[in-house]
Amino acid sequence: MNKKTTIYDIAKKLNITAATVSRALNNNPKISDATKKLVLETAAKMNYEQNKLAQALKSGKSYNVGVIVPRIDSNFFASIIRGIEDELSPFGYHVIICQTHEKNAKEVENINALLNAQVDGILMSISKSSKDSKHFKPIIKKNVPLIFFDRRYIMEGVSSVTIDDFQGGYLATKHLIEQGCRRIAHFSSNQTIEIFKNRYLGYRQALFDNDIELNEEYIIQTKSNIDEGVKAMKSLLKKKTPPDGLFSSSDFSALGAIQELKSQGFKIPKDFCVVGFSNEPFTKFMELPITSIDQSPLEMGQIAAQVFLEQMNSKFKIEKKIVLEPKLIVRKSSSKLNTK
Amino acid sequence: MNKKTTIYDIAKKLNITAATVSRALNNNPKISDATKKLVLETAAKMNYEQNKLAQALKSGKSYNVGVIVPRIDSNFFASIIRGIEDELSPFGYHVIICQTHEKNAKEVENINALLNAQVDGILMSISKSSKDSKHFKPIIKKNVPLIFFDRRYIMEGVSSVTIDDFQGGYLATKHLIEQGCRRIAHFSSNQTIEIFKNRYLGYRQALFDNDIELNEEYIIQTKSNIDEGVKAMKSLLKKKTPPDGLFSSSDFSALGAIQELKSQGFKIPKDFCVVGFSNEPFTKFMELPITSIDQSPLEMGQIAAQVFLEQMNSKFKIEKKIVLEPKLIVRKSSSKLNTK
DNA sequence: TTGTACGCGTTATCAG
DNA sequence: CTGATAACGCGTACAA
Repeated sequence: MNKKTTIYDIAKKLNITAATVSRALNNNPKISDATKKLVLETAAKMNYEQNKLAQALKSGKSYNVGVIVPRIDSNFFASIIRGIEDELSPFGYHVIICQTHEKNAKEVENINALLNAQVDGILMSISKSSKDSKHFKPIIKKNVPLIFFDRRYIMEGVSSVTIDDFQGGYLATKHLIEQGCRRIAHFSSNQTIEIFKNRYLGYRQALFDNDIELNEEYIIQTKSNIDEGVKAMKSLLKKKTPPDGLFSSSDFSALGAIQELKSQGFKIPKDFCVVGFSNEPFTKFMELPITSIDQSPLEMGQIAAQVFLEQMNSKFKIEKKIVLEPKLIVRKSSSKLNTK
Repeated sequence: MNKKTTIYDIAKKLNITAATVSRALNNNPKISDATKKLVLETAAKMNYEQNKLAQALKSGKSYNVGVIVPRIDSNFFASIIRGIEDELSPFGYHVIICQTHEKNAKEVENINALLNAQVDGILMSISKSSKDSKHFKPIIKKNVPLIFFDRRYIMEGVSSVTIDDFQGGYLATKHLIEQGCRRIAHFSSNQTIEIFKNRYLGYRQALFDNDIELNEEYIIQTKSNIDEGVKAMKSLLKKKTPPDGLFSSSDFSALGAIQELKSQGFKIPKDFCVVGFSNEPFTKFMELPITSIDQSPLEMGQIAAQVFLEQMNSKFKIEKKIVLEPKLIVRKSSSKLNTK
């Protein structure tokens, strides 16, 4: 019913060409101020709105960027997306969300769909089951800017924004040692993912630097949820020499561990100290707030977006590897000394 | 460098027309199986990929839907978005995310931007500062399906998916009464927003049905955060006859209230019962888990998406007002009777 | 300063 | 069953 008004309609009304209208609307310097004004006014009067699709087709720019995350209903990724959206929307970009649910197949699918939809860039965090990097090749081939955040693949010519997970693991473990812990356990996850590997390596290095022997028995692979944390802690407490501290790569499994410790009568932090990772909101809400490592997801998203914008404004290929500093947030679950 | 192959390229190669190629690719019944096969094969060989933008320009369908929420980094909205994305992506739709940060101006801006980007539909929850409905008119005028979820505007011809907030307020309050509470306070929010109004009305009705007099002093307007909850509870406890129960429209202010109660030495649920709203993840993680009303956000998103799909497949305008049942999740913060 | 003419990639209409 | 041609709405060399 309501045919959208095009530049042709307004051209006809003014007895000029669509080309002139187009130029006037785009503020082309070669157009007289008089006609410019005239065009703008009648455009407004006729409720003209630029057809972005036509423009996109013509220019090749869609002003859409794709964001791929394992899932959106996690505070960490949601905050990153918020950061990206806040940073990009003032420049007219829209954010298209895709979830992988940690499945490699979904990841491939999403990438194809986004490329197909002609996005101007892809910002993503790889899924846990992502094994090789060949599905990223088409992105590179098409010269679509690709920026990894948090979980990345190390690739030439590709930018990334991560935190120093090694440092995160190191800080967490060193803190536990300073609290007097000597038998420190570690909940890890899929070691093929760089971030979990690095947290583990940081943990290891901190032990080494403080002359504490690594005990392989204390290292457990868990998924990031409460039940797995409970299970893992159960098995730890059955050892003949149970640990007296835990650095968990996940806040959720840290919480599970705490629940199990409490139910077995341990006093935290007196008998046992716990440090998580990610600084999920709930860690600070607990009656026993949990020490954790903050990854500044909001900032991470903002920076990833900035790198994208920089790439868009540059004729050259940019490769930035930005590493943010993790922050240790000390809370009651680990502060033996100043129990505040 | 890598010119994308178009249907012309493959037409040239086969000495046929682009039209034929297009038809073959779209599985048009009037094309011989022979050429169909031929086209598909060479298309694959030449790495042909349909240009969605051109198709969108031609057809007017972008296969993008816009989702507008106050903010994405809240479990409630993130879960809804997840539901929408899960439901829509199998049908080839992409989800574009916009945030209003509860600002009316941003809401107007987002709507315009989405319409401009030619989205096939808009699914949204209005911001708290959204005062009138005139910025929705352009959506209707352009015949773009509009579907509200949770926070809606009551408009003719517009579908919505909400929960029965009256019932939610009623259930929460009735539960408190059953636990023996007789002086029940209520934290509310902006009464111009339907959902908060209805929760209040449900609260009121439950009191009435149980012959408990409404005490205006017990009703406080708070924002949805911990500090405001602390503040509000402080003021309540200063009254000459303080309440013995609280139904809060927000889990966050409920948590603040609990913190204040504890710090003043109250035993929960013995001395005071608390019920929140939204079933935020943290409510279940606490050592003192908080009773709350679940709004099934995932389901809400899925249903909103289904209504959208239904609308897309229908020639007629559909108007569905779907109301989901809230679920009372009883936890320790209010279960005096069976303290489990 | 403005008009002419064409291309972006696809699909629909009308012939044949 | 297939070809020729126009159209979607916009931007831009080239010409005037």
